[in-house]
Amino acid sequence: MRQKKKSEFLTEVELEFMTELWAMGQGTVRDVLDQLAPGRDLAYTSAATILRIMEQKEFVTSAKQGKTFVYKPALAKDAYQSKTLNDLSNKLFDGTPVSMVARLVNDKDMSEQALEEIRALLDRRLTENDR
Amino acid sequence: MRQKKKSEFLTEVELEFMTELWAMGQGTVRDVLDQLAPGRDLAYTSAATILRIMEQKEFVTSAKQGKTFVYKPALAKDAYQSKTLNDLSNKLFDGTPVSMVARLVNDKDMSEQALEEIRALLDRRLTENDR
DNA sequence: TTGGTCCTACGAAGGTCTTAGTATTAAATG
DNA sequence: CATTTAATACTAAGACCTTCGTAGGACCAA
Repeated sequence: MRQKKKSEFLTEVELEFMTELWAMGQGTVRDVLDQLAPGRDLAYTSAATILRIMEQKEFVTSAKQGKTFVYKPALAKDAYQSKTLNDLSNKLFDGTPVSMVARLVNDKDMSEQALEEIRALLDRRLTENDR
Repeated sequence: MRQKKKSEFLTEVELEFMTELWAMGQGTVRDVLDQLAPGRDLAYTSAATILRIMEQKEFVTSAKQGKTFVYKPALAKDAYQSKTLNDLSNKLFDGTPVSMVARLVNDKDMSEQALEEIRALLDRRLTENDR
């Protein structure tokens, strides 16, 4: 087993890049670079390196178009969100999602409207199950 | 401004240690080391180093008892949970807690009972506000 | 063909994180 | 008092992360 232990999670910069790819669907080094936050000043070669590494880690796939690589997410944002929440639940909460939601819901600066939205979400989900 | 930018979040190992301190309320190097997961094999000096660094970063405070330091969390688990969720919401979701809860709630392996618990939580919270 | 432009590949510097060994000091034991 | 034990402080190795410079190749314009 010579396999370099695959790291499951994106690093800070990788997440930054992946977020753009998720939004665009796919993109070249140039595309991603152009979409980064205004203040963000990153050399072209840095961006290229980051995407190359992300491909090594199998977070993205690439296809050559002319002389240029077009990168595409290898995993959906939804799936990554779930994976991340699950990990957080295990590491910082008690492993059940309930306590995580409780923490969210009990936060002072959570608007009443947001709470209602969440309840609506739940109601929908629960009646679905009844069917 | 020579201030070394304070890192807001615990690293992997720091979280591991902090979790024990949160559970125990406080503890020495030896205490924490003894509480770590069974398979976890860490040198005493490693644990001591980690706690010393955590104190530098102001995640814990210490008080000398005899010749030994007793470490105590400098921030509550609740507060850290909130901070972490907020950060995650901004980085991986759309910045509102609603979408995060939605992702949780829509996960297939969320039991009906858990859903009911969450709804109960919400109901309690919403009627509280009405008072 | 020669020079500029744009791409990829690679290497390296500087930072942080994790781990543990060594040195030193203080307490306990006989 | 000498020796063993247990704690802290420091240093350093190795890994990974972030960033960028340099080199090399392809393409295009004059």
